Amino acid sequence: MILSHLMSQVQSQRMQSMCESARSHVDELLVLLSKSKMLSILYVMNCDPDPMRFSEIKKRVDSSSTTVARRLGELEAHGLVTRTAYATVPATVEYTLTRDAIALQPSLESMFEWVLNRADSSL
Amino acid sequence: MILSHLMSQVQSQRMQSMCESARSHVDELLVLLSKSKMLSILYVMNCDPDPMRFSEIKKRVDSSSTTVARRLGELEAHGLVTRTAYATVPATVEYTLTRDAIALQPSLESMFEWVLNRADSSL
DNA sequence: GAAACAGGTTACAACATTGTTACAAAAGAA
DNA sequence: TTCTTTTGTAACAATGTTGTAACCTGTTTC
Repeated sequence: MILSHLMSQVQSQRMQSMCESARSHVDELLVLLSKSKMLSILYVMNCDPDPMRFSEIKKRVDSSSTTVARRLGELEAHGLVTRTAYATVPATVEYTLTRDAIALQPSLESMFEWVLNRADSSL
Repeated sequence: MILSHLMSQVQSQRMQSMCESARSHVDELLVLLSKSKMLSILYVMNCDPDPMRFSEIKKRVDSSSTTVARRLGELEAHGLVTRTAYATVPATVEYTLTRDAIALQPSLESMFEWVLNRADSSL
C-alpha cells in the first residue's frame, strides 16, 4: 500500500524530471503548430510534393506576406522546411518540406478531412 | 486549349463561390483548433474515454482555469464536448467528447506521436 | 526615367489573448 | 463561525499577434 504509493510518487517524479526538458519541447512544437495559418501552410505544402514558391503559398493560404514570411521562417528554424533562393530576375524562392515534416502528412491529411467533413455538414 | 483554360477558370470560380461559406467554416474550425491548449485538451480527453472533470483536464494540460474554461466553452459551442453538471457539494462537472470529436482521435493520436517523437529526438 | 516583378523586412497602431486576482455558491467539517 | 471544496466568472493590466503601409533589391520592359 504505502510502497506502491511511494513507487507511484517516485515514478511520477521521475516522469516529471525526465519530461521536464521533453515537455518544453512538446509545448514548443504545439505552440508552433497552433500559430495562425500554420496547419494550412503545412497542409498545402503536403498536398503538392513539389517545391512551392512564396507567392503560391501566400495565395493558397490567403494571408499577408508578413504572416506567411513569419510562419515560413519559424518552420525553417524548426527544420521543417528548407528555403532555396534562385538568382533569377525577379527573385525566385522555393520552399520544400523536410523529411520530418513529410512524416506529419498522414495526420494532417486526416485532420483536414475531418475539418472539411464537418464544414460541409454544417452548411 | 482556350476552352480548357476557360473551363478551369469557370471551375475555379465555381469552387470559390461554392466554398465561400464552406471556407469560412473551415477557417473557423482551424482557428478553433489553433487556439492555445486546444489540441492538448482534445488529446487528453481522447486518451481517456471516460468523462473527465474540469480539475482533471486543467491539471493534465497545465493551464489556468480561465483558459481551460474558455476552451471548454468554445468546444461546447462547436458541439465537440458535452458538459454535465451534478448537484453534489462541492459541484461536480464532467466533460465528454461528442461523437464528432471522437472522430478526430486518429489524427490527434498520430499528430501527438509525431510531436513526441520529434521532442524526444531533439534532446 | 519610371514602372513592374518576386520576395521579402521594418515600424507601428489596432486588436486579441493571457494569467492574476477577487469573487461566488452551497454545504459539510473543525 | 469560519474553512474547505469544485467550478467557474468578471475585470484588468500585461503581453502577444496581426495587417498595413512604406520601403528594399536588381533587372527588364515601356
